[in-house]
Amino acid sequence: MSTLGLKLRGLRVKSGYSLRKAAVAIDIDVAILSKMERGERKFSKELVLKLADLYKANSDELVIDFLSEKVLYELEDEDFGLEALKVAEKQLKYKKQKDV
Amino acid sequence: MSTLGLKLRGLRVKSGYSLRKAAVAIDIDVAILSKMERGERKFSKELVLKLADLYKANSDELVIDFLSEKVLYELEDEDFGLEALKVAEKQLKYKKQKDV
DNA sequence: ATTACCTTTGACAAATTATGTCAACACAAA
DNA sequence: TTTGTGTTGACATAATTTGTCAAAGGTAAT
Repeated sequence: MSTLGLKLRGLRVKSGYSLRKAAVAIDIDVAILSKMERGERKFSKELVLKLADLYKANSDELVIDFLSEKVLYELEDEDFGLEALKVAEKQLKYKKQKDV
Repeated sequence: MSTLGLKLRGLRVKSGYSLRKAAVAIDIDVAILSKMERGERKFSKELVLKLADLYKANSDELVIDFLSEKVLYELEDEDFGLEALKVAEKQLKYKKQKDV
C-alpha cells in the first residue's frame, strides 16, 4: 500500500498514459515504473518530478508524499517512531528558524 | 554536530571509558566509534543499544534520538521537510490506532 | 626521549542495497 | 492471431554502507 504509487497511477490513467508510454516518456524501464506504482520499489525524487511534469500535476504534494514515505520506511516497526518524528520536527523547526 | 554522538560521548566519559575500552566492550573497531561519536558515521540501532547498556543509561531516549537523526538525514536540504514530517506523523498515528 | 596511554584520520576491502536491463508471462480486446 | 495492457523474476551493474588496518598526533608521566 503506497499512497504515492496510488496517486501517480491515478494521475497516469487520468492522463491517458499506458505504463509503457509513461515509462518511455520519462526514460525508464516499464518494469520499474510498474513496481514503483505498486510500492514494490521506491520512487526517486527525480522520477516523481518527471512524472508530475508529465501529468501536469502539482509536484509539491507529490514530493511531500515521497518524502513522507521515505521517512515512514525508516521507522517501520519502531516502537518510538512517533516520538522520533516529534523530536525530528522540533529540531527541524529550530534549524529553520535559525537560518532566517 | 550530532546530538546522539555528543550524548553518547558524554555518557562514555562520565562512565570512565576510554574510546578503546568502550569499543572493545561492544566489539567494534575504535575508529568506528570515534567517527560515530563525532557524527562522521551513522550509528546503528544495535550499537546504540549496546552502548546504552554499557553505560547503564536509559535506552529509550537514545533510540529516539537515533531514529530522529536518521529521519532528519533523509530530509536534509529538502524544502518540504517539515510538511513531510507532518504527513508522516498523521499516517503513523492512523496506523497505530488501526492496529488496536 | 621513551613509554604508555589516548583520539583521529585516511586508504582500502568487503559486504550489503539499490538500480537498471531483459525476457517472458498472463490477460483482454480487436 | 495480433496488438496492447500490466506483472514477474532472474540477473548484472552500480552505489552505498560497513569493517579493517596502519599510522599519525596529542598529552602526561617516568
